[in-house]
Amino acid sequence: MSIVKVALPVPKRQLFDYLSNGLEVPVGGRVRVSFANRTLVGVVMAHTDDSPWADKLKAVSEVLDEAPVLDEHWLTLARWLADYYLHPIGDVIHTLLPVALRKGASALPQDTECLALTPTGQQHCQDDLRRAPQQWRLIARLKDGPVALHTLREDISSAVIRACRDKGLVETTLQAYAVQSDWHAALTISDKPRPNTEQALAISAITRDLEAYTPVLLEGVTGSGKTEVYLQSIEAILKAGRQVLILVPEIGLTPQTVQRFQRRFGIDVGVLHSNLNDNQRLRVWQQARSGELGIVIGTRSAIFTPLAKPGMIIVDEEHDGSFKQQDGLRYHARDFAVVRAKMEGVPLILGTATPSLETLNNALQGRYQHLTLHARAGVATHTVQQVMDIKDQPLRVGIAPGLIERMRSHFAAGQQVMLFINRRGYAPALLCHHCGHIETCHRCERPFTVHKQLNKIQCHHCSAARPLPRQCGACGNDEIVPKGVGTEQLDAELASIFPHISRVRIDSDSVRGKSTLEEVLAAINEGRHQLLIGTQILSKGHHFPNVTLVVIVDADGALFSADFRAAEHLAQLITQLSGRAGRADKPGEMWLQTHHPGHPLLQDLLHNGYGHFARFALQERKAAGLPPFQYQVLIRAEATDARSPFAFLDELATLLRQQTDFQVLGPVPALMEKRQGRYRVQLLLQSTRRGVIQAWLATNMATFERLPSVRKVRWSIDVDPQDFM
DNA sequence: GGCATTAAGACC
DNA sequence: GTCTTAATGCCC
Repeated sequence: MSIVKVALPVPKRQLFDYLSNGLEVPVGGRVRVSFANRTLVGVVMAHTDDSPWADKLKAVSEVLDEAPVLDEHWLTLARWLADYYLHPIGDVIHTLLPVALRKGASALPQDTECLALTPTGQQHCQDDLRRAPQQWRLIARLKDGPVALHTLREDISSAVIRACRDKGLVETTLQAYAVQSDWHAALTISDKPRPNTEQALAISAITRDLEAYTPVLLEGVTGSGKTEVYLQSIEAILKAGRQVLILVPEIGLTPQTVQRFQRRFGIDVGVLHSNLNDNQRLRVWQQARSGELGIVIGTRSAIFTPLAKPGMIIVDEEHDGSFKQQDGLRYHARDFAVVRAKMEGVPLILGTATPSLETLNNALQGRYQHLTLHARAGVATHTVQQVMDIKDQPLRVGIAPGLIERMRSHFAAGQQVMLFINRRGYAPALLCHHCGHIETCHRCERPFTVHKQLNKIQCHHCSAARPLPRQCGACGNDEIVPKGVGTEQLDAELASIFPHISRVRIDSDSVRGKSTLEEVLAAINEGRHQLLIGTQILSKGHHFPNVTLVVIVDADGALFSADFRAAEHLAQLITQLSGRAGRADKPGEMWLQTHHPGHPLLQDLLHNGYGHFARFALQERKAAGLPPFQYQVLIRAEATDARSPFAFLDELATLLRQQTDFQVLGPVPALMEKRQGRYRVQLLLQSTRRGVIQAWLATNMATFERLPSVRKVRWSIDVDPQDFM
């Protein structure tokens, strides 16, 4: 009997057998099968002759691929992901494929819709369209032949296209699939600066052997020329006819970043970001896989892009938290990049000014080569970091009087000031001055955030919102006051302190969509705003050369957090922010407001820099028995009632405590005990040997799934958890 | 995960 | 007794 074992997108840790009935079904190819009264798309993992289900086997209903969509290499990677992250194989396969392929779309290159000139259009010259320059721009673009509609859409509005079509100047045609397939021949290197000694050293270390796994931690502050090292290393790979995959944090994928690569090499760059549609993603996937793209750049999930001739992987801002997937297959794109580079035998660059302690430790242990770039002379000088003791100070919107004065003098000198506060909205709570009641979201048991402009209160953990109350919800008193400070309030209050200064607020409320952020950033660097007030967004990838004063309004929160990584993240934030400001002729200053000016962590960071701080923090982690010296696996469970998650995890803990190879801590409530109406509990497993935990869980998974208490909860396994929220 | 079957409330 | 909703079980 010819039977196929199929991975299906169901949360079951098994494959399902189907009869192939003589159909030609390659391993790694997709099939459509009927499963529990519906049709699903699955991937064939293996062929076999017999099955324990022999009597009730169904037949494959349709073969979707003649050739595999996942080759042996990718099936191996899929199995690695399933084993390492203890995640069902069917769901792993599902996440590896572009959405269009999950839905059953053809994996073969499709004809692309193009726009071509009609004979009338051919006749038209610039004079005929004197009054319609945009339409002329389109006609000019098409003079050399048809151009794909999706490419045109990037810089020509649909109204212009429609107008030309209505005039009979252009028409849509179907063109056979053909991209710049020979990018290797088109490769041209333009405006290459001469690398300094450190850069040259780094480039040669990275490209010493193009066919070997060469992992490198490239540690370089802003202005040290890290990107130039990327570019010249990429050059060597491209010249050898191999492809490069670049991962960047969610916020770092700007048109400027992409253009920089495009300009240097004169070839198309495949871009994968969050607002592409399914077909656009599929196209990049196909082009990368067939080798038609020399460079692919994208966010987290881009690490799953197959390459015909893999040449190098770069993870930029390696420390960034957005590389960790927080649901489903909880992979870390940086960690998977390491595994992939090793398996494909290619160089790997992990670049950052502030390495994560995990990566730094790997470098110190000699698992990665550690290359450091110092700031180039005359490019960027060190921002002076200082602590502002705010104990007993009369604060105005949380800012010390001394800093208000410093702001004034920077404004007077015609320079820009940046205020960083990690809270959006007007205030993080609404308090009744009469009875002390705080308006709280019942689904998350956390205070509502006040949004004054929008005239509402909103929960930042579940986005539930209500109109701004006029009276206390408990006692009815109308003296209710916002408590604490958020970006909106800072903005409003600073308007009265500095009425003649142009302010701009940068948080996810004020900058809707990507283009607005780009516009705001451009306006800032054109000097149209003097005061920048914002959240995390400010620390990610954007440089503000005219900002000479940076104030971190509240540095205390992270110093005493329950999350052991909070200090590391604060240090990264401080270092990143100070790298974003100032330039050679206008050095910047940074102030950290705190009630604990003598805190050893702050003192170490400020006096000795991130590198010293990180090594000290590593020692602390070692002493405390924390990652990266101990490996962790977190088992989470949640339910609408408070008891079920505990009941389940208690049973699990009892089972797990039968062994002595690793520690079992908990169960304890999550840092946010209730979220979106669900009670959340977790069980932490810890060991110096990660494999021991993974192996034990893998062999006992079936037992866990048979526990009666499992039925009442939603649960998941998080290998190498990044946060305990 | 999603659907169908079954058990259990709610109402007359 | 019926109609609706929540809990449970199973997919090759």
